[in-house]
Amino acid sequence: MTVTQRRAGRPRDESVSEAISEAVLGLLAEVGIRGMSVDAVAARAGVSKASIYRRWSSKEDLVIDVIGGLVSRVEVSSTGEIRADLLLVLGRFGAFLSELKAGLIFPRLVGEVHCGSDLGRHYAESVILPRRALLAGLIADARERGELRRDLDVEIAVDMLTGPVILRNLMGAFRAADPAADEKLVDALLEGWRA
Amino acid sequence: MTVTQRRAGRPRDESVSEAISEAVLGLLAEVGIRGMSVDAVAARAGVSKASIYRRWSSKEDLVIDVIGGLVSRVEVSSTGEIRADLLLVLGRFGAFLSELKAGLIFPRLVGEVHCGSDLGRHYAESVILPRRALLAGLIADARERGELRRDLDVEIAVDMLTGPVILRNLMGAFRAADPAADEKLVDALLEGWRA
Amino acid sequence: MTVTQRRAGRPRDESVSEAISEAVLGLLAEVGIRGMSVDAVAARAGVSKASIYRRWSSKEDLVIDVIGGLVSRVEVSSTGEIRADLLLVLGRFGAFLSELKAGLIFPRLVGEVHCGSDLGRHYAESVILPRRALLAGLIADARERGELRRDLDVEIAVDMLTGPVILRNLMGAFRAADPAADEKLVDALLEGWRA
Amino acid sequence: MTVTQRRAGRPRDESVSEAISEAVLGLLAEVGIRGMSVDAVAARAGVSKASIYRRWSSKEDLVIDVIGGLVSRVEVSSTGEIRADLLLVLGRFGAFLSELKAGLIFPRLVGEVHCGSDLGRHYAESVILPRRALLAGLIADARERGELRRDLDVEIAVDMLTGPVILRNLMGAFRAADPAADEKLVDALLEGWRA
DNA sequence: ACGTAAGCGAGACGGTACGTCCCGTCTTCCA
DNA sequence: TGGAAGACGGGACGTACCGTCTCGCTTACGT
Repeated sequence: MTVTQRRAGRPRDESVSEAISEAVLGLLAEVGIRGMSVDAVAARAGVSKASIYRRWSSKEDLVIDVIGGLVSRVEVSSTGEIRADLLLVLGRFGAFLSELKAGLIFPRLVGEVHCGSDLGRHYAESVILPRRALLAGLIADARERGELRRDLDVEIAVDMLTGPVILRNLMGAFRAADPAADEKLVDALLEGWRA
Repeated sequence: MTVTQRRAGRPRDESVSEAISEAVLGLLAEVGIRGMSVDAVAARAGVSKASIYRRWSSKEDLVIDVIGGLVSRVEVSSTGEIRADLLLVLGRFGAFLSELKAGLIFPRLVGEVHCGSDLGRHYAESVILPRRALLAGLIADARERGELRRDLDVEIAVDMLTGPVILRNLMGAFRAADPAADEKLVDALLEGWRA
Repeated sequence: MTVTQRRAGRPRDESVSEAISEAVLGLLAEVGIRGMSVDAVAARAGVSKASIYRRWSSKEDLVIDVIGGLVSRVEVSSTGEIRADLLLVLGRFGAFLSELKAGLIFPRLVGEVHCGSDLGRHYAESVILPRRALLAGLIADARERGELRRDLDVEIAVDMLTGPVILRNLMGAFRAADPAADEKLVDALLEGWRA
Repeated sequence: MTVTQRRAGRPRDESVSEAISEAVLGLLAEVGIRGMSVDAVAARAGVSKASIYRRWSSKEDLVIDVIGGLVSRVEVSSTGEIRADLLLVLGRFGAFLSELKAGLIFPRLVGEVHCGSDLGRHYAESVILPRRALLAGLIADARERGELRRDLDVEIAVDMLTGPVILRNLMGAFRAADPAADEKLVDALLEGWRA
């Protein structure tokens, strides 16, 4: 029973937050992250800089949060057949990475995740690990059902599934797109994973 | 007969160039591209800013060039047996990523590669793609020899090999290390790739 | 029979006004007018900014009013002998300047007085001039009584008395204290003022 | 033999310093110290803010220094007659205080002098004390010559001369000017000081 | 041998953005 | 209605960085 703890004082004006997000997205599209100044955001949003810095501690923080703010919930209902499950998950994951928002934020955060900064840790724990756990659950279930080999290392299996997808996404600018890539990947993997 | 067109005046001091490169690499690893200022590079190298801008036209240019110089030659002599070849390459790749310099710099550059900036493009083309090509060659050769299935998609196979390794490296701070990971990976993959 | 027109609603909390005044005096002495922010006053008084601005229209107004309230009533009963009168007044004046509050605030206000800002004008009129008038009265009376020369310029005489005392106070940090200074001053002056 | 020690690097552009001073004086006259922003100074001087802050650590510092930068040298040649000497010195001192520059800076620094801050100490030592010493010399000489009483306390005598003048200057906005004030003061004082 | 063209360290310069602080007002809830 | 808390727009402050420039000095080369 969580009563929304009302903070004292005048509450944040939600329309201000929205105007800021809107302005950030607009400027990001028009002039890019380098060309976007906080003053410009404030001006475009019709808002004071103080109101921006009251909500985000830095421009970096602002951009990351605004872009990543719309990450869709993840859920899967297993079909009971591992191939279909994996294709569904990879499909969603690919869509997630291709989305403007998530697709832009993830690569920016890789460095943070790697070096284990607070920001990186937060992102890893709230975004990455849950998705990995979900996938791990699907694979473990299939192994339990006897669909996959007993000795399959789930953690490594998750790497084998997501690693290539992420890599393909990161290198997107330098590769020809292959619409069947997910299918090829899953099939090649299952070939080795089947019991 | 002047082969090298000698310019008038005092020649560039090579030790200055080296000090700059060294400073850039150090700072890149310590504070990342965004946190690295040209003044800091100059101070750390014991060099004047003018000497930097005499050699490179901008900070971007400087970083691109220095990173490019970092790339050690990659070569492999196939053993004729694909499993051994792959383990060797992955081992070297892992070592490369674990190396202080490259290992810290790579994650910082992921964002650049993804968004296709000049820097990212350069890094991709001079560092990443050659390594991929090498691996692709090994796999294609093995396929030619009949070790691997005729219908194996080489490009995807490279993703399947390198993606998990990179991912494991990036998530290092949040994962237990598994010394046998490479072997597990290669064996699981070959299970599905063998003819 | 309502003598004092009672306003509707909850009456002002007098303790709030006092807390504000107290906070202003403290901050004024510690950090000066420029270093004193309204937010700091509110925080120190444990009061909301709104409660401050409900009572005073601006920071300037607040300081003026609080300083004005600081002025204790000044009164002297002449002994009928000018030397004793002057020593008494100077003694009180010196004590006033040495008092923590007034002594620290006065030097901070000198600039305001000089440039004739609203604050300075108010301070001059409500604090300085009444004290001068008092002293002038004493001197004029003594002249009337025949103790002092007929042609003594009272205004200048007041300067001659208070100027050195103020100066001595201001330069306090750079001077050795002289406990007999008041006496020496008065005696030297009277030497020239006597009829 | 002081060789002007040439500092390394590009020397400060004197015209920049002058442009800044000029702009400050202009803006000070037009909009006052409160209405003068550092950005406005930079814009008016055609100079970057960095160039201002390279020279002065704050707006306060800038204003004080610019205004006080033109304090004329003090020197006196005794006439051998104390009354003439004192009138001359007081005349110059009054002119000094009435000057735009010094007249505005002194009252602003009184607070600093009083609380003994670095700035105050510096001002006291470089501006105030030398002038006091000069005056003290004149008085001591006259005492030596027998013009003034043996037992005259020089330090207090200096206070008696300068205190009233300073006070009169500070209260200028609230007083009628008296052109003969200096003469009246000196005569009244000498009445008591003469041997 | 000596002048000259260029390299060099130091650091000033204009410009632009950043993130902080303060003022005076406004908005919420509670007493 | 008063009061505490605190958000809001506006605007100044002082800092950091970039890429350019200007000093006085040093180092080679070519005549």
